[in-house]
Amino acid sequence: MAAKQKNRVTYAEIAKLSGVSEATVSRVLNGDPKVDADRIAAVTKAVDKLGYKKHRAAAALASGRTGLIAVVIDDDLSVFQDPFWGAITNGISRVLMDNEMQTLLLVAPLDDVDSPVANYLQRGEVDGAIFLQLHKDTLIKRLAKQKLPLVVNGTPHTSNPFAYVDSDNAGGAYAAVRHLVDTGRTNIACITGDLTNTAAEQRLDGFNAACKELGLPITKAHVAEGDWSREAGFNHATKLMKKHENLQAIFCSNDVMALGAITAIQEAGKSVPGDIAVIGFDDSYLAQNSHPGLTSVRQDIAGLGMEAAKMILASLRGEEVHSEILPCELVIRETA
Amino acid sequence: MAAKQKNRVTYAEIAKLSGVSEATVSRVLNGDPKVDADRIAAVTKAVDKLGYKKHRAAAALASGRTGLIAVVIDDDLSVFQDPFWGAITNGISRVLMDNEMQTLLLVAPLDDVDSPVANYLQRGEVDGAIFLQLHKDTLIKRLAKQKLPLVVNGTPHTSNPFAYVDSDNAGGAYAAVRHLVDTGRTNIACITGDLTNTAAEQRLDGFNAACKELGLPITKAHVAEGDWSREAGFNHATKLMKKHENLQAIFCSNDVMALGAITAIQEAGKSVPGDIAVIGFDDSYLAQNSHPGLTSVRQDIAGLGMEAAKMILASLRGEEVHSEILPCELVIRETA
DNA sequence: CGTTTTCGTGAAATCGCTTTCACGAGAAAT
DNA sequence: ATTTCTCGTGAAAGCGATTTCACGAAAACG
Repeated sequence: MAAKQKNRVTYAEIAKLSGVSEATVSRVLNGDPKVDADRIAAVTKAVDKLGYKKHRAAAALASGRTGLIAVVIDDDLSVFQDPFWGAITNGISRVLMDNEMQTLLLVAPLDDVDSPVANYLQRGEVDGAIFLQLHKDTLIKRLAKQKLPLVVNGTPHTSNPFAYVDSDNAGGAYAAVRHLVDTGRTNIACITGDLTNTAAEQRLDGFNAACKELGLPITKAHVAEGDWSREAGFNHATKLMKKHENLQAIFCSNDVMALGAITAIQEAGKSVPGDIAVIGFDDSYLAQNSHPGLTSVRQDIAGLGMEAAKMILASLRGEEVHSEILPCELVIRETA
Repeated sequence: MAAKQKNRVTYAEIAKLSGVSEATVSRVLNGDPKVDADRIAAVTKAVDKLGYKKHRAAAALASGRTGLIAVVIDDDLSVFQDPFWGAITNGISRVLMDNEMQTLLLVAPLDDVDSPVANYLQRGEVDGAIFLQLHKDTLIKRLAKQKLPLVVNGTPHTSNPFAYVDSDNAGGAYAAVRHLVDTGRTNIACITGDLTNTAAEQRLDGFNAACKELGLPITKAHVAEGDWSREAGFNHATKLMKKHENLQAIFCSNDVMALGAITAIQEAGKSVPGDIAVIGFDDSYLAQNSHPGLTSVRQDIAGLGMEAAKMILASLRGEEVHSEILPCELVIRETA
């Protein structure tokens, strides 16, 4: 038998106080439209008076809906240090709470389709799931087949019909290049992230599109594939400067590489932004606290989270959901 | 009636297959010690064979235990950008999952004792709670009174009997000073964080203790109270350099201020660490990616999370829990 | 004005697990 | 040998919601 909670208010009391049946109490509390207005009022009043709060476990057992949305983080690597996921989870949590739903955090390696997390998700212990940092599509394909509402953060590799949220990476890169051109530089290089990553790819696409559209004489020799690391930024910047005598700017796919590039430029005896301008991506802590202040493309990370949560909620309501692309904003500081 | 999950395995099936009662199945699955070994074996076998997984909502309803631990983040400020809480939550989640518990994330302003979060916690929807970034003790006092197992991250202001986890802030500061002395500097200044914060206070305590113990001629004029910001680091460093002609080092209570201080030093025409050494605290992304690389005191953030989770679990088992202080480690890079 | 629908409502049956309680068998005590 | 304790076990009563189902009244129909 249950460990009795100290005098918990139940439907029984509400029903008695408001003179209706428990069934009707349930209907009112779940917003069933076809209940007499008087009764709704009576129940609502009783609920207020008694300070009733629904017992989620009981509701979950009876209805099969847990009121929980899983936020799944594939913890195979850098999760520990990246402020990104904190911000996005925050956004998610906020929206869910406003809708009486809770955020269940699942941090674990997702490689195994039979991992505890995978099992958990498949067992209906949550009403939906939001995936951050997805590396493989296998698991979510399976979950989608089981009709678990899903939203993925970041553009998936495959063109599967997963709903996803993402920043307008291409647009952000475009804006960066446009700003460089606006401020008079035309000889611009690009250090990309790991190109197996869709975000890196999109940022490069944006860079290329801008170059083409703005008529810049940019060749493949202006693009170097990095791996998001400071060292990659440093090394590629060094090479690029050698390759292109009058290089005027470098657009980097993240802030860390941008800082590496800046160091390289300075060590080569040139100035930033005087000789070579640098723009990063993410507008991270790093960009905000570097010296000189790093011009960077900001993503609305919390916004991504909020959007993802809204999509899950819509999906729960049975609505068709569409992927969302959120705009990026160029934050101009000192390096460009 | 419940929305029937597709053929969910229940106790009834296990009981039938293993030839015992449902009550015994429950006992076995909950580790009741006084069940006959043969029966345990039979049940275990049946569970494996059927691939049974416990329905948490049902268990929660019957037992009053939800299997959920809340991680409460007082979201009144910088949570969005701080990588700290991601790391700590990660550590928590990891330990909880290993113990069949789940992490429920609650992000909301905690000022109001009647906020949704507060209500939620008081209603027994979770088995325990871990508080990150606590600003006021009011709420947790109340929760503690209700016997909700609690762990707080960071040393509480009041000397209330809350179990908490924290880094050895004083020890970290001490190690920083010791390193400075070991490398020949004796004229050392300190830029603290906001001193209403216990971590800032402890770091200052460590600094003072080290100075005293190592016999340094440090006065109050060597200490400046900052507010964790880059600007504070910059401004205080500037003033400190003016005040102390042959200042040899500055210990800052976080990395951001350290970076500000470095900028100030360089702009004053001095070199780091040649003229003045700088040490930060946190060993954040910033420290790792700055140029020159920032020497900083590292906290074991994930460790704090794991420790907090273990404490909650112990508390759930009815054990007496003791606060934990985790050691810090000085990470030596280029600035000191 | 009789008949068929529609519609709101309450009684009652779950949802799947936990826990109390009583019972019988063997151990221990007398 | 009889009585008292232990101890493991199963039957059954919940935990607190949701939802089906049937029923009576009102609305719509012919």
